[in-house]
Amino acid sequence: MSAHIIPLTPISRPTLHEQVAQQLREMLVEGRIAPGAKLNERELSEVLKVSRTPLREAIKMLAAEGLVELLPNRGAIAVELSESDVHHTFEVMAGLEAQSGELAAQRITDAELAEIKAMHYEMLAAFTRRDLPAYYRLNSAIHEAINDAAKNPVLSATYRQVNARLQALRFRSNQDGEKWSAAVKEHEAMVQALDQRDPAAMRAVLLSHLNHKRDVVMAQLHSRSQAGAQA
Amino acid sequence: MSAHIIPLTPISRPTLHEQVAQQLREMLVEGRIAPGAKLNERELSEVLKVSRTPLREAIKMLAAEGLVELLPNRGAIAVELSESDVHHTFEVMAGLEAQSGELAAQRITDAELAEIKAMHYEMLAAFTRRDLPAYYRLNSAIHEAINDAAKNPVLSATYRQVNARLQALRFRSNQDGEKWSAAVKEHEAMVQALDQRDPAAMRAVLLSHLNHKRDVVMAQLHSRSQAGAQA
DNA sequence: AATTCATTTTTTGCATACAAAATACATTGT
DNA sequence: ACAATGTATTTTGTATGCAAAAAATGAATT
Repeated sequence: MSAHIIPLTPISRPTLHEQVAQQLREMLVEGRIAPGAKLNERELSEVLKVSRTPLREAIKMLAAEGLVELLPNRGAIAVELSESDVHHTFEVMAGLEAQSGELAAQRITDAELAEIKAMHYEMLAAFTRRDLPAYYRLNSAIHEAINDAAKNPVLSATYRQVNARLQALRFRSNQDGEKWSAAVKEHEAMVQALDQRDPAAMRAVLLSHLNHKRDVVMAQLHSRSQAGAQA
Repeated sequence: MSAHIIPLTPISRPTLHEQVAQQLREMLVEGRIAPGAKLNERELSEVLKVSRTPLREAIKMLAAEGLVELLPNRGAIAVELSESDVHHTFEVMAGLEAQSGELAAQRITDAELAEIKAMHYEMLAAFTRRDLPAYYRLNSAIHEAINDAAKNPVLSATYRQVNARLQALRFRSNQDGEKWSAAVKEHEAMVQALDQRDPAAMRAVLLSHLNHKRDVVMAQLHSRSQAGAQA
């Protein structure tokens, strides 16, 4: 008499290369490995306490994800986005976010909407306190939630992958006050469009939101490169 | 006296894992490795005449591209898209194509437009002869050309990556005559929208084009699974 | 001093070797 | 015959070793 065994989720025992990939991803996205920096295999294998084999496998994955660039016989470097790259990437992100929003407006549940509203209010609190890290975290969480509400895993994965490349240059620091309150206003409009289940409005507001975000980042890139040129 | 050396494109000497990845990509996309099939490392390394190390690196890249799925301690299998996966993938492809078309309508050059028109006429010829392989090839080429005309490498790369997953299930065979001529009509509308540099029209026609394409593929998937269930 | 070239050192790329997990197989008992 | 368990085989995962390419170093020359 054998009890019926439920083949539940096979307990994930991540392999080494998976873990290494995840660690490297974090290091790249958080800028602990600077854009343009070389990934020395021996060095990294010592830091991460693994041999070069799984490390190299992880690096190949990151290359396919677009987080590092492979230079034949010369190893890998963390991607460094040119101004043009950033522009093009934002263009794609705008399209993906717009579609996410459009679908979310059609498919979001009341519970999901309530959660987004709650996070929105938290974000307003962070904005009022000028708590930029908290603001940034909530902002990301809201966009992720919208993305989830679109109920399309392929879209989510694509979104995340393209977005990861931009994370490395997220200038959390001081966006100017006027632009910031404009962004908050756009978030207000997003919540309203979601509440009214208005896909077209959602698409429109997300497109303009991303365009503004792009402008902010491009402007900061510019001022940085200016500062760099003078130093 | 040293002449100024121009650091032109470093002659690419593709590494082994790159070549292996390319070969596997072809095998997967062309269905020579069937969806769901296991990728036996020993077997493949013998066929491709390489050791397991570069082979495994290639497989990791393909996993990041979404062409294979990694099962921890159990190797890799060619992705097998569920009905829902196909639906979601087409949804994303529709968004990417729509954006490509929108941007192409804004950025296409006269020369690019002329070439697309030429290919369009060739495609009409293939349609008239009911030469499906030629039709399919030209169809792909036209969509690629539109994509190029959008002048956004990030979008192109994303497009190609998502599209690759669908290639494996391209049923070149018999799409029904009515659907086929409808597709041709949509291509007519595309060329016209491009000629008039009308982004909104381009977006609209590509969205409906992809939706129809999705319906055709889903219908074939269904009829196949039906046939499979009876056999 | 700067440049060129030879030499050493480092680093990457690939193959092989070994360990661990999964699968296939056979044996045993009911 | 069938299920269960233990054993052998295969397959994946990781580490190590070796060869080739690139970078670094340094001497010789202008």
